[in-house]
Amino acid sequence: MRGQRTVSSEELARHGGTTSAQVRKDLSFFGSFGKRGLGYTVPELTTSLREILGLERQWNVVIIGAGKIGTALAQYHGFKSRGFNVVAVYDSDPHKVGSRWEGLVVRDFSALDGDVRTLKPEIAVLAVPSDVAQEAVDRVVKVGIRAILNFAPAQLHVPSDVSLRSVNMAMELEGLSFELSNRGR
Amino acid sequence: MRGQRTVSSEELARHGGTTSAQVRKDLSFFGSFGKRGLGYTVPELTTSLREILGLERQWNVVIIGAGKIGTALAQYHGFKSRGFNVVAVYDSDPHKVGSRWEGLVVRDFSALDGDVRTLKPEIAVLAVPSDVAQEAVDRVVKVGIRAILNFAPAQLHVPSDVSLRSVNMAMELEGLSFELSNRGR
DNA sequence: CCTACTTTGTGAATCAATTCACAAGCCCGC
DNA sequence: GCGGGCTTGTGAATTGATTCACAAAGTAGG
Repeated sequence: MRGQRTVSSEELARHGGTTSAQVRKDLSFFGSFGKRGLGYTVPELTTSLREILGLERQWNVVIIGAGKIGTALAQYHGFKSRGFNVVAVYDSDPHKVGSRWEGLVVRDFSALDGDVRTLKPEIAVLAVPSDVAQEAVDRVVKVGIRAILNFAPAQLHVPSDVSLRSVNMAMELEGLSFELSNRGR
Repeated sequence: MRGQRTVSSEELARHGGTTSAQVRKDLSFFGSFGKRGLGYTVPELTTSLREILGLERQWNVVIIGAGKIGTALAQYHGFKSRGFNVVAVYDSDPHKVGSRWEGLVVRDFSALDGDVRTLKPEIAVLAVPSDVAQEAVDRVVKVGIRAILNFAPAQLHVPSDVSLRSVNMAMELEGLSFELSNRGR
């Protein structure tokens, strides 16, 4: 795979912890860009996948909530390098508004409304306390953002034309806790 | 549900964004603690679930990696309140070792080996750069920890008797990116 | 160009999850 | 203590995902 020009579904499967049949089914869903007897040519595959995943273009991301997690995310370099530009961080706590990190100033949440025209954010990352999460998500939806990544441990409701994904750390831990308690049953 | 003593599968479903049949199937998997014609009595249900999920007891958690995410997690209050005690934070960067947060001192990763006897950690949270993640996970497994929550964007391999869950923020964003690109198809 | 060897792409088969649908059980008012 | 109205628990049906398995297509080496 490294230095090779071609990769088989078998190799991809081993790497990704899945099966070769799974890899082939998944890829064939988007088209058939492998060569029989040879495998998939790496550069072709990566560009095709980048196109499919929408990673060819840049996305503007706003982070809502300048607490621990919000600021960690704002500084997370993995985003920038993958085409996700954090264009603003918001908080409604006046103590936090105005502070700076790496070129970003924390803005008052109420400014989002007006900022949308200039910043054109496509994705919002929600890192607010769970008791205000629904309120925040409603605001974000109202200004026209159609994709939300939520870190609050809350069940949020959005219109069907909005994509919502939730990362719930406490729930992941509870899943582990369940597995530890019920090992071998 | 609030103030009520009883709750129906229908209500639970609406809250959790699922269906009543789903709720009943899930719950009945663990036993039958609902009453027909009435629903589930709330205190009974919560204690039963807490038992099943292993939340009756406390779990000791170690955090590996004192970077942005690691420190955010170490200070995250949602853990303590749900029975997950962060008992130590480790890093292998000598500059970080020794610094303090809220009663926790960052310890050298190599100390984990000896600490296990006294701290008895059951769960490890991995917040290290992805290029050292497999190495770190191997160490954690070797000292006898059997449950790992991974935040590194890497495909990790563990023995089958170890529970591993991964939270991959970049991948969540890529999922959103895919949905935005392929809206309405 | 022909034979031996790979590896894809994909129907068919299998396995798993979700939904349907309804008998059985329980509450409540009369 | 009986009838009407709910709601659970669970087989059966359906829908969805994964795996199997193999023809088709390509490579490689003479």
